[in-house]
Amino acid sequence: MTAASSADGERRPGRPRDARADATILEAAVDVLADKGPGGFTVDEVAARAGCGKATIYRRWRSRSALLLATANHMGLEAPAVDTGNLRDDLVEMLTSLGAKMRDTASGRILPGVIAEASVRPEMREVLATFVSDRRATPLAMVRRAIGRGELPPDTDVESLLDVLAGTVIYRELVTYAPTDEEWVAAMVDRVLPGFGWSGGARRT
Amino acid sequence: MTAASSADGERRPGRPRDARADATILEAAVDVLADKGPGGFTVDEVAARAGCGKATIYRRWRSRSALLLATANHMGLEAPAVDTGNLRDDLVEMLTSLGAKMRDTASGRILPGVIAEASVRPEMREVLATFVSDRRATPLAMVRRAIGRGELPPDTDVESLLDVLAGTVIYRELVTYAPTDEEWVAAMVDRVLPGFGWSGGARRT
Amino acid sequence: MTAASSADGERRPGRPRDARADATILEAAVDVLADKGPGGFTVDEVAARAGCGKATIYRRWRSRSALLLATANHMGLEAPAVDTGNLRDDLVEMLTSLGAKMRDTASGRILPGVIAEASVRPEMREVLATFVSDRRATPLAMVRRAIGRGELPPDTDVESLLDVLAGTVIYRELVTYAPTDEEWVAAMVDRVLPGFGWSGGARRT
Amino acid sequence: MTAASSADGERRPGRPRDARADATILEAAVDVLADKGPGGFTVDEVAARAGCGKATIYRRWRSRSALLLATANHMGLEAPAVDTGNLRDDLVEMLTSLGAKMRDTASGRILPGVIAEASVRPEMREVLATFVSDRRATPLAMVRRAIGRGELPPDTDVESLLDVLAGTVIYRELVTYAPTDEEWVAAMVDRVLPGFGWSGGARRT
DNA sequence: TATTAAGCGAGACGGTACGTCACGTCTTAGG
DNA sequence: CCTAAGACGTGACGTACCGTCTCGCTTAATA
Repeated sequence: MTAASSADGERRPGRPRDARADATILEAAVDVLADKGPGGFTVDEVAARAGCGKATIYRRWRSRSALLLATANHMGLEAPAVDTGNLRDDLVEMLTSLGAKMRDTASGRILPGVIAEASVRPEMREVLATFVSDRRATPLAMVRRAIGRGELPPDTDVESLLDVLAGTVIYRELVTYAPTDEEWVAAMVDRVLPGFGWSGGARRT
Repeated sequence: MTAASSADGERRPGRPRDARADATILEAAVDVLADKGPGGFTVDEVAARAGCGKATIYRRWRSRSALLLATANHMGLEAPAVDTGNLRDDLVEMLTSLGAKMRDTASGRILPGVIAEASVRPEMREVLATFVSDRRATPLAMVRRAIGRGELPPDTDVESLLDVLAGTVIYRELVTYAPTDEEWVAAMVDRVLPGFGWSGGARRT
Repeated sequence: MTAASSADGERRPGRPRDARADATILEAAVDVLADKGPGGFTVDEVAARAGCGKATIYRRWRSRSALLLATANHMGLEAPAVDTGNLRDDLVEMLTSLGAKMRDTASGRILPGVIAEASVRPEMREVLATFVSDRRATPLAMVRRAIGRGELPPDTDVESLLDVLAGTVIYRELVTYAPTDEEWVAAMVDRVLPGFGWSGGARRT
Repeated sequence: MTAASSADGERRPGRPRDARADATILEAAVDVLADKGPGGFTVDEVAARAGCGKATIYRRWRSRSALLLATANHMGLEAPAVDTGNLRDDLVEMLTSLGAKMRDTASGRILPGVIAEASVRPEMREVLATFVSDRRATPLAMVRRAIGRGELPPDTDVESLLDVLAGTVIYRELVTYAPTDEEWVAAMVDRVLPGFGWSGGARRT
């Protein structure tokens, strides 16, 4: 997650990086982000709040944006572990919550900036990928459970299914600013799921 | 298109705006954008290349980002007027082309930056909306033609349909960097269309 | 005096430099220098105290050091207009005062730093020359009066005489930190003057 | 020479200082100074070139400036052991050489920086004093020989004499950038010596 | 021989200032 | 009132050094 984290046990010479600094900095960064928003997220401010020098930050992350993304990762925007026993209802709840989080949480509000950075700095894409795949772990499990229950065919293209559902919600949040309330989400899910071979149980709504 | 263009014919006193300046500036802006990318898109640089003062720019657009978006508009990212006579094929072609444009054209590469701006500056959303609705005009007509042909029910939620299709493609381009080639697009369209009540003609693929 | 002052009356296009800013900045710089000494003389601090941006300073002076020297010039370290009617006594008083000023005034304490800068940046030498020649105007007049009174031959090498006297005092202040009190100065002057053909009046001491 | 060298034979426990490091560091320092000039003389750079850690340097010298001065000392700027048998000629040669060295040798070019440091850091004055008194040893002997030969009175204030002569030359080199060629030096010496009671032999020029 | 205290290269640490850059506004003279 | 030019205040950027601290290791003299 941290840009410079080295997995190999080989000790380099010299004083090792202070492991606590990573955490301290990220926590300070989270604070700043929550307080000031992405626009007010400055390296100077983070350094001041973390009580460390700027060099200590730049030694770990190449740029303001890299730190910003790491911060987003650290904040977590985990999808809640919804499990109603029915895929359609799981998805409606999860996607409604996703839309709300993008609007209301600091972590969600970062995303546009991070996407913009990634589009310009290729080295950020990998980190963005990590961020996204972390967030997709829960939904992925959700869909796999449904496959296990026989709601979806075993050979379902899970990635594409999630792309369609999440992509649509995110598109509305980022681009059209159209609502993603439960009613709309439910209608959308009901349109999309059958195409993927869904043979669901009783609908709640 | 121009943020401050006044539609009313009322002549105000004083020297009128130089109408050619609008075009000169936008062309310079396109140049800058193509040369330097969104990151190097500075108002100073545009002014220098247009041979005009910065004030002349700020009189027409409220901010760097507004100019950036106007530039994108000016570059054109129009969906091609595809008309194969079959909605499914129209959509596949249009969406494949959309993905390619987002990657390969300067205009497409702006979008992330503009989205980020809009997320921070509410006044940009309106302009982003114009941009998007311009781009959606062609696909909208495409879908309406299909309704006319009876491929889709008359009460189809056209907006949601386009959100799902375009949103998914854009999500993959902006966030996951997964491919949006014709094969994948076709599969996706084939999953989604039936949910919207599509009863299309013979499939090409 | 100001690095960028243009003597020619030709108006360049664009907004002209704010003439008051020059003065405001220099006065702020003098303040900072007096308060913090040469070591604490930072551009940031000067900008803050002048209520202007750093760019406004860097537009006028190439570097911290250039501003430092301009500040020294602006502070003035004028030799007092001593005139006892007797060269030897004039010189003793002037040189004693010079030594004291180098130790006790902010302007005097700058000199070492400025000399060091000039030794490294040739473009600073010219400015240092101006500074020095300003300071030498009064002593020069003093010696010329003595020539007029016949205390020194008309063809006296005035520059060398001042170099010997001032140089010696400054050397002791900067390098050896030996005293330059009136007693020592008087003895030194009495040694040096005769070599320059001085036939002075009655000695005071 | 080394600031922290302990003259007492008492051995402290632990690993003793590596004596070779002193030399290695100083030689690296001389290199850096010659290459980059006083402005580019950084402790990091010296450490890198000496292949040692910074702590090893700071263990021997208190600060960058102390090392700088030690480096100057190590480079040598010794007055040549001139002995023409005549004080006046000795001095002219010695002072001319002094001027040339201040301009042309790396060691000479350091002096301004060191003087500036000493003016700000009192602890550096002592080191500067050592530097200077080392350089004055040869001239001092020169003058003492002249006293022995009867060219100067036995009670000559030797220090002041050297202050006047060296101070004047150094002043011209550091401040006015006026020439200190042999002709000017000779004239100056001829003005100054008589005041100190010199009754010299035949003049060479 | 084992212990111990200090030295060693390497480089991370908290600070602080640097000089640059872009933003969006303001001030000139002139059209 | 517009124009081109460019200075203005603001504020963040990323870099460079300072002098200190912390690693694991090495080197002697002491116990």
